[in-house]
Amino acid sequence: MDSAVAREQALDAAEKLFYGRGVQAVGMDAVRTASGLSLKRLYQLFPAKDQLVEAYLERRDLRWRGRLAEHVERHDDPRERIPAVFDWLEEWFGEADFRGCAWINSYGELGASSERVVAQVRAHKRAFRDYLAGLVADAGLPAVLTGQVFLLAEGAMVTAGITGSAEPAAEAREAVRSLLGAV
Amino acid sequence: MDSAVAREQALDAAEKLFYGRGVQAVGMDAVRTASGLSLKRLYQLFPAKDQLVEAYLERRDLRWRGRLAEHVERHDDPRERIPAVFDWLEEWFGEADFRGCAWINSYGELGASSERVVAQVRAHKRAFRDYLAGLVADAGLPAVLTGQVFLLAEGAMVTAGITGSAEPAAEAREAVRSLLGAV
DNA sequence: TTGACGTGAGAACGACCGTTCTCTACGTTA
DNA sequence: TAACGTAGAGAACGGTCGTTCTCACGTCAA
Repeated sequence: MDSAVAREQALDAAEKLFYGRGVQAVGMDAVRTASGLSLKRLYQLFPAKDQLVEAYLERRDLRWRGRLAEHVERHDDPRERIPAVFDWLEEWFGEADFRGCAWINSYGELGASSERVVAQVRAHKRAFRDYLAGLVADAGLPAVLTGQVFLLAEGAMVTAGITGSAEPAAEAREAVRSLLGAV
Repeated sequence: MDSAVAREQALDAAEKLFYGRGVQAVGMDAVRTASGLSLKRLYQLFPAKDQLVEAYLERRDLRWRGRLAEHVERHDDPRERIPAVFDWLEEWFGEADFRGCAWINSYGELGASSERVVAQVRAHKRAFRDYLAGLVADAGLPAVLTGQVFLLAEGAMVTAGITGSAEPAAEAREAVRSLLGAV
């Protein structure tokens, strides 16, 4: 009955390792050691590494979007919620273990070889974009802004990952403010 | 003396394979077969796979930026040159073998394990950004626009790669036109 | 002509990794 | 208590991959 606990332990270890070092660079042995589970238990929870990777991306997606929404919804003014997305990105970029967007990185690593990973990445990006579309609509702004805000966020994530700086968040927020102000 | 030719053959094969399938998914054996060179010749040109990867990124960087500049410089009006960057991206995204930005993908794949690859990626992105800075300055526009245009381009590249659609280029171009028009 | 050398083709080596198997110990239940 | 199922620890297996080695062959200098 505490296989739910074991599952969380496995995913905690997998997430830290996969995100920090890349999926292919981390062996199941490393996950075993970091999780404190036996290889047998690990394989009965996730019969193959693919499935562990998929579960890692899926769980992280829920947490990531949850944390974002939680931050954004502290703002009551719908107009302020869109720049608030970039405030949150800036905080995230500043975290010590930040190493870029997990989905963009996974796509770069496995996009050519795993259809399952591609599906996870597309689902996550689609969900993020849909969330932004909601914010844009709630603010009474034209829908064309959604794609523009989304691209700025993606550009900021990828650039912050590569350069290791949090500044792209501020640049993107300024651009968003210009685009919103021009309406 | 035709080791220059052999080098190009090796890099042609490596580029097609690394870009299309990912670096880690391609063995030296596949490069050997695709290039028509012997393993011995390959290893005397590039003593280790790392160096082949580095040379691949370096050569592609020169070609990529060359093609971009060639397209952009067909426009005489400095103001039109900035949107023209996105016209070129749109063409690129539409190519049959397009699979995202080679440097963003390489960062996702090897950013955590290869300092050399990270350096290549940063150098490429820095060069691209500097190029945009030149276009912005030549158009007599404020320098803050550089970062914004850059982020839109990065967002478009990453999104086009993940979704397989060329549309992000048009969205980014519209955003750029708004930002330029607001000045 | 001969012998040293470089080359191509591919076998071989050593390391790693995903996955499975073995063996032992322990807890549970009839 | 005795039999059984389960889990942990880690060895073992099979495959892959980067790299090196072997060997036969052609080439060129003395």
